[in-house]
Amino acid sequence: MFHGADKSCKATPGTARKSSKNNSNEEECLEQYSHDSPTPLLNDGFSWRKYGQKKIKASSHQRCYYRCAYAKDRNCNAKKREQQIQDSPSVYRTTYVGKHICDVNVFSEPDDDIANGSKMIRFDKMDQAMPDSVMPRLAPVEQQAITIEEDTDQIMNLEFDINEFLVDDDQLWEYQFPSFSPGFLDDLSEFDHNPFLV
DNA sequence: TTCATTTGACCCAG
DNA sequence: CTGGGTCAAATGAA
Repeated sequence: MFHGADKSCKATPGTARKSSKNNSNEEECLEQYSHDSPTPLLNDGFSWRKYGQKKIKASSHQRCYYRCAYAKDRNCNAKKREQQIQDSPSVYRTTYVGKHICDVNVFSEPDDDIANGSKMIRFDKMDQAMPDSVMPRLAPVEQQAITIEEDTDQIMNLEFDINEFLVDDDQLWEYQFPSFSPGFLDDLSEFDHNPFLV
């Protein structure tokens, strides 16, 4: 009830500061997923780059804004906000916004980094066209989907509600990048449904 | 040196 | 106007 994953579909606020006449609110649907943990998610399997830090009025703590480290190279729109929402038992809420499209490219086409002459592959449109086929799409060539299907099965059956933070705080994208995070397959807390559903 | 983080300014939506 | 999100120059670290 608290760390509920809420999806919001709104216009692209990314570089909308230049264009004030941006009315296309159906262009991009950015999903947000909040995840609380006793400690800030230092490394959730991705490389983040901090690009901002603001003090939220509603809270006494500051909110840090991260972006995918490869956002520039791979046009990855994945972002995450991190803010401490509680003090006594330190609770950090990490909100993920957008999806990672860079890591997939890294696996499938590592040489693309060299030939960065122009954008040859555009995954932007695939984002919204991928309602629930995110997982299978992560299998580039030799992906072993054994862990995936197993996790999916657990997600369907196990509907335990974990309200404690005593579990690993970085099991968010375990099914997204199984081979990327070896120690992630510990537990599924809240994503009983596909979070990438739009 | 390069690169990532810091920090205030800037911008936009409500 | 206020609050929240991003940019970008300055700073620090490797």
